[in-house]
Amino acid sequence: MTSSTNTSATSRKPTRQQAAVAELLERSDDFTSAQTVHARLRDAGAGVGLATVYRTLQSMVEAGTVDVLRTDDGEAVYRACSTHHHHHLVCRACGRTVEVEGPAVERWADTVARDHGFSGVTHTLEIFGTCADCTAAAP
Amino acid sequence: MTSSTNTSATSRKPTRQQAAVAELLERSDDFTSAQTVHARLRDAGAGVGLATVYRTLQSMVEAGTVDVLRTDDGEAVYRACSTHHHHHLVCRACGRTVEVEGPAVERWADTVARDHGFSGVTHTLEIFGTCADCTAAAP
DNA sequence: ACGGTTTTGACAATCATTCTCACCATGGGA
DNA sequence: TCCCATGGTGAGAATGATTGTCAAAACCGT
Ligand SMILES: [Zn+2]
Ligand SMILES: [Zn+2]
Ligand SMILES: [Zn+2]
Ligand SMILES: [Zn+2]
Repeated sequence: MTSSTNTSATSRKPTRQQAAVAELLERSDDFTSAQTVHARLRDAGAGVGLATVYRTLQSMVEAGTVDVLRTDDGEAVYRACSTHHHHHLVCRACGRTVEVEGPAVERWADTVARDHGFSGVTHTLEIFGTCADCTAAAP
Repeated sequence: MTSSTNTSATSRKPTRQQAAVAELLERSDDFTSAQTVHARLRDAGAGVGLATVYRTLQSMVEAGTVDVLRTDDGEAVYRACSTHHHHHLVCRACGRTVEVEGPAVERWADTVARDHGFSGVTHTLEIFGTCADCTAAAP
């Protein structure tokens, strides 16, 4: 039904290429685009088809094992994250990312939505700025 | 540097096409994509070049007279909004949009970023759900 | 090894957004 | 008013990410 590849529900053993994508994301600390993942894997020898990279990334997002967000110009970028609900504080300059959580914000979003009669509520929240290191580097 | 067309700074008289885009946005209640704006203007007789629609929308965003956000599939959508800082509660089904504000959230975002040594902080926050009308329409 | 199922990947097709660049409108100065 | 400089327009080409295609390859239980 939900088509897509395995991962999670029917959970088979991840294929070599799925493992490669997953491991690459584990290793990298900040958000990475599908194109970049593809390029990095190619350069690292173990090449993985571009379509496969996209497919794998998509199912990982659905499975909740990676977070996705959109850059300013609309490109999707992915990152291996802890599984519980949280948000990100991202450095505009170097991409350094910090996971943050705010229970109060969660409650607020839910409440304001309910108050307006909305149901099935979700939200997106990202914070951007320049980290201390980058601020120091660029006067 | 910030290139772009007039609007605001050098504020000349808006051209016919800039006015057309602005008025269309004023009239529509929910977020609209550049492509849709272009199509609607064409159908309405007063056609405006696609490139111009994009250019105008961009400068309006920079001028702060419209808000922009990305749909799930990365398409940019625009909406004429009140000028003060706020966020949106959007119906996933019909697109109905409510402007919401949460001073506490603003403070929280600022604080958490500062605590991590970040400066020049900004944030994005959108809430999605299904509005009462749409919930009623689809059992 | 065999037949059925799933995944892969090279390549084509989409599609939003940006770029090009010749052409048009405006406005101030001569 | 006439002329040119500046800036806006727009048709179409170019770009670039994402998705679709579909035959070949990898898996799997028998
Ligand atoms: Zn940084
Ligand atoms: Zn949250
Ligand atoms: Zn609705
Ligand atoms: Zn805010």
